[in-house]
Amino acid sequence: MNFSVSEENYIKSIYRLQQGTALVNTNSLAAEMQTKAASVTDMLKKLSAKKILQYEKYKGFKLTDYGKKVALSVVRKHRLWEYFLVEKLGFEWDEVHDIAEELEHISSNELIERLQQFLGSPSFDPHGDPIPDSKGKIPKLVQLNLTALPLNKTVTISSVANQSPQMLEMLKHYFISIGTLIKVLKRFEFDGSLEIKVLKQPACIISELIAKNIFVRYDDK
Amino acid sequence: MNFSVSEENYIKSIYRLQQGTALVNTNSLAAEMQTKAASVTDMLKKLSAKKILQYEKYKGFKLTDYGKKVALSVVRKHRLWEYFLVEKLGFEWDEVHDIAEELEHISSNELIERLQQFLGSPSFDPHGDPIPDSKGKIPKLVQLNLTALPLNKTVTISSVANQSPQMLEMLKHYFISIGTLIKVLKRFEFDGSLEIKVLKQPACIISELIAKNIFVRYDDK
DNA sequence: TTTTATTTTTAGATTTGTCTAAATTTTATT
DNA sequence: AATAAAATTTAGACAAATCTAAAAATAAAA
Repeated sequence: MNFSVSEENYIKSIYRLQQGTALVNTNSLAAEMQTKAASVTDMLKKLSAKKILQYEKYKGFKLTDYGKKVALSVVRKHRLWEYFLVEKLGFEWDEVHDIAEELEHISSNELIERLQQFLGSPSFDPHGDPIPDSKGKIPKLVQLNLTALPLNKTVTISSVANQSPQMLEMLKHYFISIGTLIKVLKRFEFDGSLEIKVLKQPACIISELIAKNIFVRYDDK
Repeated sequence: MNFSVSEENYIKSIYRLQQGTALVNTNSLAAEMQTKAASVTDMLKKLSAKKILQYEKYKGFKLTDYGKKVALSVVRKHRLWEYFLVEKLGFEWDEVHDIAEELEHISSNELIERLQQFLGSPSFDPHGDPIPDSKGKIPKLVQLNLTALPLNKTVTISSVANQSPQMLEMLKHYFISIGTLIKVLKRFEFDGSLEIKVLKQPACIISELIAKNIFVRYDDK
């Protein structure tokens, strides 16, 4: 089956929202899609008719297995293109989202298989998010929050939960990005802030709020 | 100004059709776009309002300078993506058109500038067609028809006029593609057919009709 | 130069995705 | 449990891009 750009965006957003909850509700999807609840309802009917959704009026909805498969294929395309943009075209990892948002809707499967080959079948995108394989299998990532990390253990930044421009600006200031080597030197009881050491940078202190948004992995890919 | 996928496709088709004639007419554009004359008229009004076209009812139309600029930017994107698909992803040159047809509508200028850099700023796409630069300048190609070529002079295939599947099938049979080195050994008076020699292949004979569709260049890029 | 044929445009309908405003259902509160 | 508040759906409208069928303009033929 073929899906419009709009349908694919809805499917992707529902996939994201249903991680954690059993059912997604109309308003939260409207907020995620930056649209109105009435528009969401219209689309829900359509996706439901196409067997993408299990949908009960007024109750909520979730993706069918088929819907999940479609969602994962869009996510896969998005992340492979992001990897391409950063690793091949030299974009910064915080510049690529909008472009990948367009590229993910290019329909050719042959294209995406060849792109994956060309990129060396990467497992994680430049934001540290896992790239599903062609069957929809997602590589497992053992992640730890920076606040839960033992002291003086050097690890790699694997992802950042809050990717707002404000957060990205702060991270740039601290020379922190995905793939950066980092260790925690000290944890301050007073406000939960951490003294950290980023490779090739002097030690510095970050707030607990920042730390809570940073995840790391032990085992490098 | 931003244009929809549909608008860009119309602009591109008009650009192609107006090579040769002073004015393009509604029916020929409808044929080119595989749509109905009424739909074309609707779009003409829109493009005219956007200063893309000089359009006189019932008379015909052509692109303004601005319209040409937009057309060339779409052509540029199409050909750079084709180059990418063949040279980087390993597609055959006759498989890439439809995919490039989608990719050409990705809007980011930054993307296309970086793609061009990444590809080494090629001047010709895998079909031998010139790639306009970022200012819309088209590299000149001195082409010669195979039927007009002096004997025993080795040259490079630069383009093929008729790119129908039937023609491409024949060319594959003769191991002829863009970039292939070739020379003409003999010209037969009887039916205008040519004995040719393709690099690493035994000599063979091609019909005049085929030869007329093959163009070559002396100077390699 | 009429008449006929062709081309082009207009008028009105359809589909997709969106919206506002009103109605309905569910949830929360008194 | 009755009422108020919140969430959700329906009804009806709109813009973009398309279509068919009919009308208008131009070109070709008698």
